[in-house]
Amino acid sequence: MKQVTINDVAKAAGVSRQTVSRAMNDKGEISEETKERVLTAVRELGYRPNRMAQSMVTRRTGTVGLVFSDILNPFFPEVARGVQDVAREQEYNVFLCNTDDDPKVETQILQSLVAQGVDGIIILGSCLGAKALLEFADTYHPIIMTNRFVNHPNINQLIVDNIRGGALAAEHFIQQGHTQVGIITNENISYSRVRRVQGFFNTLLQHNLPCDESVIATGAPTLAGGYAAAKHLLTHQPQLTALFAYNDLMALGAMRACRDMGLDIPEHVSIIGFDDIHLTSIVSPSLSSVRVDKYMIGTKAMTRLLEMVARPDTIFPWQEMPVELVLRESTCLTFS
Amino acid sequence: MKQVTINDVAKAAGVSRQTVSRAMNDKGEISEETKERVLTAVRELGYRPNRMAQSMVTRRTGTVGLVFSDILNPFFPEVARGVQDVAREQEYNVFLCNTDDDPKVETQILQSLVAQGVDGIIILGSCLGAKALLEFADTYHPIIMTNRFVNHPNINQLIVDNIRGGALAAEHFIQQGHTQVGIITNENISYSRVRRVQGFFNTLLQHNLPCDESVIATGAPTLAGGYAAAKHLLTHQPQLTALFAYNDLMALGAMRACRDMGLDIPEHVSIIGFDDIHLTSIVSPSLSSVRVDKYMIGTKAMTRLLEMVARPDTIFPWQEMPVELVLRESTCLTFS
DNA sequence: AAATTTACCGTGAACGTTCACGTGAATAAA
DNA sequence: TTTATTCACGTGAACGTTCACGGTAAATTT
Repeated sequence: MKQVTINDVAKAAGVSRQTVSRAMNDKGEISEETKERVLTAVRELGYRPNRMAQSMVTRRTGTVGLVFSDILNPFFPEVARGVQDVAREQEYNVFLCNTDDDPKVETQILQSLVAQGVDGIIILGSCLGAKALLEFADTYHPIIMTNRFVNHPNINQLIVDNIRGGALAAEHFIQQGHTQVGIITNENISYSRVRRVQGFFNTLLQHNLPCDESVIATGAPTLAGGYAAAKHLLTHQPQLTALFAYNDLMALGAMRACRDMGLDIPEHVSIIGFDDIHLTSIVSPSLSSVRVDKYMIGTKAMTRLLEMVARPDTIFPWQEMPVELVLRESTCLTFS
Repeated sequence: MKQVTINDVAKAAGVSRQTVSRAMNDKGEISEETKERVLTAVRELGYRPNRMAQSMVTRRTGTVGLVFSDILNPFFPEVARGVQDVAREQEYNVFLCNTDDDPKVETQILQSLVAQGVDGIIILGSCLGAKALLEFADTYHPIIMTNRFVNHPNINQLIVDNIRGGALAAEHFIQQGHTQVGIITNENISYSRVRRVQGFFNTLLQHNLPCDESVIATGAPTLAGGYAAAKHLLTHQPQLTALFAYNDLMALGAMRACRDMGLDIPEHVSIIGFDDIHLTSIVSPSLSSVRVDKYMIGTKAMTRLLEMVARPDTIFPWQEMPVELVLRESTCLTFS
């Protein structure tokens, strides 16, 4: 049960601590012969360097924090998987933390991660204000943020092309002949919410279609939120024949609402979601959605974060994630 | 950017390191007056104790590892959420790790977590052999394992009542008049797989219903695996009118297979899954499933783990998680 | 008044590693 | 031969905490 330390190995191999350290991290300045001797001693004793002790002096812990609203939203596990896979390759470990979209919780979590000594933090869609984020960035480096544009040298952004996503949805509705379209969206006025609605509305305007606040309904970005918002919207605006949802969960909630209201999909109402989580192709009717490569968000974020750790003084450009519209049964009668 | 250390606080408050430490961890031996003085200094300087340094001497990192096959299986996020919520309450942080059911990966991950210095490890359904697990437990403490019975003082078990789960499914099929029932299950012969099948078969036998290897089809515990297994099974055993699946993902895959084969659910084939993930009530037809409280698995596991951390020499009894059958459209015509 | 206790607070050591040096021997250059 | 240079390795310090002591003054007891 007693830990094997570097001194035990040194004694066993008949060398000094430093030589053992050299053998392990092969930084040179050591002969092949003694290196072999040390490494066999390492193997025999089952020595593994103590990370806390290493961290103490190197100021690196080999850990990062991944912060998001709720792991139960299938969007996040997909991103997390990307982060984790890159992390494991580089012998990094990652803390996952839920904020429940509560600013108080998020700040507490960030503090906790900093105290923990993580080498960097990835925040997927922060719910903090710009001021709080800038303040935090002043004291901590490096940070990756998605769907949030906070201009600070310690923060690197990964932005989904939300505007184009909204535009793609609108274009498809228009092309299908819809003229009365509505939006179901997050009540939190986030960066991505604004852009998605903006892209959608702009495209409608370009085609001289009516759109104003009255066709927007809001709710929590969840199944229940989407259900309630859709029910409310379709009750008060029964002329609508197409809905664009902030994310897939809300879209699925909307689908359920339609079913409960006796509205067929897509015969009476067409629906397009956002994110294209795995669920979209499982439900029936399957859900059209604006796809974004979630796994790649994860890998890109983590890769970039590690670059920032390795080169602390470099300022990296922000990156954009493309989107694409995936059509399924919820928008198209002739779809299999 | 420079870290505020305990010495800075000590200097600012005009006391020694130790007194600052006493003020923070209020262990007594300090007057209210100086405590106040120290704490205001702490606040003014924004001091937060460095966890690595603390860990160095206390041998506690305030971190635990949560290991499972794949975060993309919705079962695990639900459990993880329970673990994380308890963790946050106790100011713990948790590493999430995917093994992809690969023993090599799992051992590597466990090693990495130990080196990281986690205070404990929760393994949800290990894919390692008993020998490897015992060996690992010999060198590490404490460990929580679900659905795996490895008898070792360092390991505490949390076991789902798999046998009863299988029995409940069988009972319901029998009650509905089915006489030709099949099983779709994991190809890995895990603890839970054996028990679920066992509970199911035993109940069939008690009612003198036919059951043998020929009505078992295996595949990966995923959508695709369930799809393939169901297609194979229903092709070769077309008399089957009911399927019991190892987990919900396989069940959903089976539903899709039925649809592709022109079989209606539940008119031609009834299906029961396992786990009762959130998805079951979203799909259409909704899926009957053996429910287990996943969130509670997480909270129980983490709570127990912390108990083990606090009282290293105590041996705790294993715990059982009850199951219940939730009926939905996939097994019942008259269900709304 | 002397002795003992109590309440606070400070000091050196330790945790296990790496970094910046220092050292001595062998080799190469003068 | 003498002086540099290189190579291989060792030594003290440092990272920021907490632990086990030790010490001093005031309060209490004898």
